[in-house]
Amino acid sequence: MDNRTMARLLDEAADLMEIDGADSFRVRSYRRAAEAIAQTTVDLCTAAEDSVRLLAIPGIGKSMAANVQAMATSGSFPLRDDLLARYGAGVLELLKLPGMGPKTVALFRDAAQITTIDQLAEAIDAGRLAGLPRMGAKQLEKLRKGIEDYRRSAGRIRIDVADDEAKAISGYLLAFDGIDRVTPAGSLRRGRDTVGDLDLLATGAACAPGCTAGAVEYVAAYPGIHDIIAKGENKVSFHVHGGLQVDVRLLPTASYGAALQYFTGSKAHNVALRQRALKLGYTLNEWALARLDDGAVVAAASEEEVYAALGMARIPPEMRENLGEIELASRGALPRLVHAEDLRGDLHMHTTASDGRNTIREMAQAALACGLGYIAITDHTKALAMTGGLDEKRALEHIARIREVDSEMEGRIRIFSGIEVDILADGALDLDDEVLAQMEVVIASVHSRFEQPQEEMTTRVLRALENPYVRILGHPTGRLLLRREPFALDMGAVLRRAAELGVAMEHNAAPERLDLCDRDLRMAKELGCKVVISTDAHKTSVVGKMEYGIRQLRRAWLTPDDVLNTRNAEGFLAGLRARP
DNA sequence: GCCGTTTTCGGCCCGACTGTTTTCAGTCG
Repeated sequence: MDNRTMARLLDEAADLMEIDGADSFRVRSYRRAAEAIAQTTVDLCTAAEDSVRLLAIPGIGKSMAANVQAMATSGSFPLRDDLLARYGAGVLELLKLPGMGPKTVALFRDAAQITTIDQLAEAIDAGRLAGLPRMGAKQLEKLRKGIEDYRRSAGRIRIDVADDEAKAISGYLLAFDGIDRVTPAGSLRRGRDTVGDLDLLATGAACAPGCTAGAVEYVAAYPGIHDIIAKGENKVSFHVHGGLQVDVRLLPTASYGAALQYFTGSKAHNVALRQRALKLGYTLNEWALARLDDGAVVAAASEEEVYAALGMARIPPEMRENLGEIELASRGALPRLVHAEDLRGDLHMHTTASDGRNTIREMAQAALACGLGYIAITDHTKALAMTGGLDEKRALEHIARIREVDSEMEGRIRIFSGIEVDILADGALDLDDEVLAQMEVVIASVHSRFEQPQEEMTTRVLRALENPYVRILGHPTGRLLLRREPFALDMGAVLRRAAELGVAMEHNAAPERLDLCDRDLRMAKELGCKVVISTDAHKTSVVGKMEYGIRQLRRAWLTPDDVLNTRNAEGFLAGLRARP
């Protein structure tokens, strides 16, 4: 059992304890332990016998060490088993619905014997919940919609999770003598923010036609397999334990390019490409691009060859959605898309002053280590009390510290003083303008994520944009991938006004957010709204890690010119809204 | 349940917001 799984089990236990009405501090200690276990570099499964090493981890005491040992040997621990037996696994899923917390789960269970999402949906439709305390029409409608959204996202997983899974399986496959290349295709390769299933292409001598038997058996023996869906000569399909479907395809090296092109898609892009092939007298399939008349192969080994034979440059996978990219490519007019190496600054990060784990200096050094030229320290403000958000006085003291560290860095990296100020329900900011005036980078973000009619939410954000000190709108849609639909926000209106005022739009690159979808970003580009990308780093290990977020920018055809933090420090500041 | 001591029990993240409340419970970040 790996650390991530252990952390998940502890977190589940914490959820169940809350439903059970356990002491909140005891619950928190389980959450802290889960976090510590997820973060530590010690492999706890192998270290489980060594109590000294376990107890050395902050947040792990005697009881938690016993839980870890139980998990390492039996896959669970008594407290979790007991609670799970009492409440059922369905309640953990119920908690994922927006507006559902432990108290409501307990209420539904006790008053209406509801322990699964299906039962809840049925009870709402049957009107069985009306009359329960705090369950008015609005609340029930919110839950009904929450179930709808949840069901829509079920079966998809985040790109970073898919990527980790792909890497693990690739590592396994590459260990087989005769498989020498494994490439993810499908929506993972196209950079979609979520992935429905995983397509992996493997080539090498053991994948040649007629001699795949050994490789097929090897694939089917992958230890992470939960169940095998299909096993043929060229393809093995299975579910891994997390439920994700994986298709591994074994291909002759000679067809690698054609297959990669074919399985990367998208469907619409491939249809358009095949039409074009036909016009040129070719036929295109997963094996090759071949002449219609005599079947002679024109191109197959690499994507470059295939696209070149069709009269165009290789189109970046992120662009392959049949939105005009084929036309551009055949005119030789493909844009030079932004990529991770273009970024020169990270401008949204937190420190120990609020809810970050590291100091200003540590964040700066981490940024320096990954080659960035500048950062902005943007801690939370007081409205986010749980983060230890800054009030006016502390914010000013914080600026002073930031300036100190900035000068200590002696120009090796610039540290801008900043703040992530909270947009309150009426659109006001929760920090005085006089303090904001001292900041180089003011990010205004909505943090209270409650259902609000689109009009009100938009008004709220638009009013915040009018504050002359606001230079960036932080994570504007506020979505958490797979957990909640984006804010009901009129993005068109917000982007238009932001463009007029010169306020930049943040694309939060944390893989659980990736909050602007490609459509939002395309609209931003069309309207001339500036875009910045940031990690929202709360610890040094994620500083500068923007590769997943970059994929959305590329999907929206953004070039380095469209993204403010591809510029150097001076250029970046100059590109932000002018200060009063 | 963990931690740190004032060594053996007390402290541990709290303010904004919503809905259904006529004074506040529950959720969220």
